[in-house]
Amino acid sequence: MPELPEVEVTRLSFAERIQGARITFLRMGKPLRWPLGTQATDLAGLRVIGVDRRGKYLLMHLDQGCLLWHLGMSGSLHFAAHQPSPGPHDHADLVTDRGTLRLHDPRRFGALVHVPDLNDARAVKLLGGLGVEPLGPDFDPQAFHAALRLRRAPIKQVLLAGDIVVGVGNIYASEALYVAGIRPTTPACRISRPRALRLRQAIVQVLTRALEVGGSTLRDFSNAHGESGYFQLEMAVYDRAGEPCRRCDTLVRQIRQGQRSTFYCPTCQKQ
DNA sequence: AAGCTGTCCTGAAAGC
DNA sequence: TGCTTTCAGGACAGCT
Repeated sequence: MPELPEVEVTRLSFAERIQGARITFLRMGKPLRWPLGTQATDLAGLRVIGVDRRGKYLLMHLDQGCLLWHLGMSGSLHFAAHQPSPGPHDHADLVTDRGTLRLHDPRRFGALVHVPDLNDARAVKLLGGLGVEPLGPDFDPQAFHAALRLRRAPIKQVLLAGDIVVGVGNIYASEALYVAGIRPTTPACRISRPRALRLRQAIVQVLTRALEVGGSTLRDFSNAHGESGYFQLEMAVYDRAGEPCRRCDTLVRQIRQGQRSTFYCPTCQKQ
């Protein structure tokens, strides 16, 4: 499940190699979450300026417009000089003079969208409501606490919503709340300032660590070289229901919040 | 405005 | 053994 670390690991694994490449053509497979928004043939001849990331989106700047890549929950990108013929879940091949970037996405929650620029209505709809980058300079502790105070929903769901801080998905939300010692059901507005600061620090710590070890490979995530991540080996609570907490041996509990699984330690995490 | 729920998709695992 | 059901989740649309 690609969250911020997995998307960033993916970006780092091919961004430099594709920078400056000229697009030969784009082949699209089955429909993804949203239509491309442009004729695929219109991309031929364009040049890749660079690849940035915003939340869980990769922004591939071209000399005309921008390609937005999203990995959904089962997507991965692979970049190679030559790709084998596409399988049933290979839904996009961006063929360039430096190699082919392939989007593999069995569940097709992912997307590839071309916009003329980032002020385009479609780009604004996708990116405009995103919160701050947790690993950037704008993840301010006081502002984070102030934003949480306006929300009555459980903290776990507020983190997932992505409009305060981006990139924290289901795995890292549970993990960060564990590190911060906060119960996922706690209303965001009831988190004191010191605890909000601890949570901010926990989010940074967990995402940074996940990034260092190449992200989490739960089912089949891998970077553009095809390499797995290893954060799943360090997870404290996610997917560990019924197993002992690594700190206190209390059994990890699993609950449902907004049709999503949440994991926490009832002893280490206080309301 | 904030916060619910439904929806999309397919493979793996569980249930019968 | 083989079928059917359930579950996993990112993020939008549409509603209250």
